[in-house]
Amino acid sequence: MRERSSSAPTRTLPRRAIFTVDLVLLAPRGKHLSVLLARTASNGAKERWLLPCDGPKKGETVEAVARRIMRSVAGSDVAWFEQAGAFGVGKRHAVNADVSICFVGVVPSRTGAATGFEWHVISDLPQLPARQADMVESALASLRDRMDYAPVAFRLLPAEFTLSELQQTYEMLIGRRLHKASFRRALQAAWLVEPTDEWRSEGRGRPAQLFRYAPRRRRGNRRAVRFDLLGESRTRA
Amino acid sequence: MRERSSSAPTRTLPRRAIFTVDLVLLAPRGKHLSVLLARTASNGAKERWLLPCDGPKKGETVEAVARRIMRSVAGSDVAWFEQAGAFGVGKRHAVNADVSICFVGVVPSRTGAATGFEWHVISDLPQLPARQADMVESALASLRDRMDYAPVAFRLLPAEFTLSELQQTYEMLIGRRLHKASFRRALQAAWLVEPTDEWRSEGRGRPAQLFRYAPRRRRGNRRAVRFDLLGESRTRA
DNA sequence: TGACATAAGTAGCAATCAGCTACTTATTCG
DNA sequence: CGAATAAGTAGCTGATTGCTACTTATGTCA
Repeated sequence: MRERSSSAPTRTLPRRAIFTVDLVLLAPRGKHLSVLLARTASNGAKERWLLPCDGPKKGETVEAVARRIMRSVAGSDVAWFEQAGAFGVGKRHAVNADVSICFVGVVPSRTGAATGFEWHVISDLPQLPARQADMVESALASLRDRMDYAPVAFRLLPAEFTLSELQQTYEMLIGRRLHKASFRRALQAAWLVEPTDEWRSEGRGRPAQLFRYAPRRRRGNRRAVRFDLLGESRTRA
Repeated sequence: MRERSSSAPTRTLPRRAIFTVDLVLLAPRGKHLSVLLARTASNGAKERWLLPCDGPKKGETVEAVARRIMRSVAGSDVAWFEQAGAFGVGKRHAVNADVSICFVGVVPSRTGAATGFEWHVISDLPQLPARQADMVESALASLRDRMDYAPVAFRLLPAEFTLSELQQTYEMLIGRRLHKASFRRALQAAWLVEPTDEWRSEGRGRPAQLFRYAPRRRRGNRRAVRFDLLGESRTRA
């Protein structure tokens, strides 16, 4: 076994290093998700894009930093956000922080972007610094991990919505197609929505009933809806 | 909507702040988990305990810091480790870092501790600084989230083990009792273990067959064992 | 007006899976 | 030998999932 006690970390003041908070802010864009990127000043040179980031003001929690960045770049309509890990040295970071703490957030599609920022569809991103590219991937994984429990989809929709709209929102967030009948059955079982008396006709086809988000306290020990287990649809185009 | 573009974070060099890496290192202790804590120099005053922590050396990734701390305090037998989030200001930290990046790790029970460090059973910890107490809780949650996918339990056991030993290990890591028949059925379905020809007699009772870890590539799209869904046992004392 | 296209919503089967009870088997102890 | 103990198994019940195929309600276009 190695020598161990000579440098027991907490006996002396530990080394310390510098970090920033980086943000992967997502929004629906048609049928896909898009990410908010910052354009760096391009003096005739090729454009470069970065994730929004900043460090804490004095006494600010990392959550507060993330929230502040989100407000400053996209207004205050954050449907959900969460920490998605810290990304260390080894891959170069945009502003040479030793470590970046990554947050994922989701905002409704109508949300605009501050000047200097633009939405990019996730399947077609410009090249990012290596560490930030990792962060985007990890942020998506975090989002999809939480879909079963966090009511993100409902906050991206108006108060009343059709089940098809809800399903499409889930499909976009999860990144997979879902099977119509199973999706509806799972929602019913979890008592997540309640029907209203209204129906909406969307052009051709049968009108859809409107629902609202109404998470009733579950009877017994009903478990969360496991959307990740719901099968893909092969019947929908 | 708020004023937004005047302080777009990435246009100027962002603020930066200081962090450390803190470690929640777990080990089996009888039927419970224990955490490794560092004793601070107590000059006659009351003893205080802290999580092991340190900052990065130049160019070191956060994972490397975590690994280095683990080696220095408990040798090199780490069964599994993973990042468990960054914890910000607002609650005081041991060494006044702005942020602590938390790692969870698990080591086998035989692992000793470096001088100045001691194992404490998780249900009976001494008081820790508020932020570190949060970290312990969060670290446990991270561990239990990953149990379905990471083969932690197998690395805490010798190469050959009985299914009862395996079940006890899972119960300790998950923090819940499991039902014997369901546990075995789930393992079989997932092809995680294979039987050997050996049996071991453990005193009274029928001898147990020995198994080894042998995760065969799954046929079709078999999903991970969802240990979190397996029921509690009421028949075992 | 009526046939067709389109989309919403439903019924229900077959397969799988979890929770549980109750068993059989193999060993030690007295 | 019988009681105690622990390993391992059988199999029922009810819930959940994946899926196909339906019914219902509307718009469109001849």
